Amino acid sequence: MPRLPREFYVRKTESVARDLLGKTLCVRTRRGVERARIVETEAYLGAGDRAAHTFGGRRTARVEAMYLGGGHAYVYFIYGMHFCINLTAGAKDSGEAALVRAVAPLSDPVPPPRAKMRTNGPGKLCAFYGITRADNGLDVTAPGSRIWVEDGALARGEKIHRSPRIGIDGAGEAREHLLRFSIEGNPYVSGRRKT
DNA sequence: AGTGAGATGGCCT
DNA sequence: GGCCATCTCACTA
Repeated sequence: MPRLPREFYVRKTESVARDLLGKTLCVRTRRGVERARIVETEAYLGAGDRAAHTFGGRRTARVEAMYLGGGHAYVYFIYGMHFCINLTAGAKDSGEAALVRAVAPLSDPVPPPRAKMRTNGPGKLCAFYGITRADNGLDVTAPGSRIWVEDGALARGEKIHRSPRIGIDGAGEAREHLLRFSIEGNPYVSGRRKT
């Protein structure tokens, strides 16, 4: 399965975040290529979005990868111990990206009842796949890159759920925007409530 | 089921 | 110095 091309990412960021649901996140690790189905994302819309790291056009070394244009990894370090991965979207210099919040490992599509979830949150999935700041700025459409996305679709009956983004209480009115996308009822969606 | 706090470090003012 | 696009565990009830 070929990696998704640049054109997939150079579109309206809201659409990219939504369309990433059901696609396959691929990471090359020591053990080989690990694949997982994306089940939850959030869109961050650049200079006009109070919740975005690029709000107001802020352009610092940390955030620079968000301006690379669609199809790059933006990995940031948060709370002193977690990494989170975004896939940039839209045009170069737009400062927009889709945060990958949760994935379902394809080797283990249905979680055993007692299995501990390791990929149902942005910090957790990065730890599980060994994604760190070393991956920041990576072109995920480039042949041979360590991280990429392959095509995939929603299954029959699966629906997309829209809700407010998580963990952005300081973002004023942007807090209410429905920019979080998840596959309704999927057990790997982050948080305690799956419905 | 819901709430609260601690861990822990880089970034920005 | 204060703030974080988080996670886990302890505590209430």
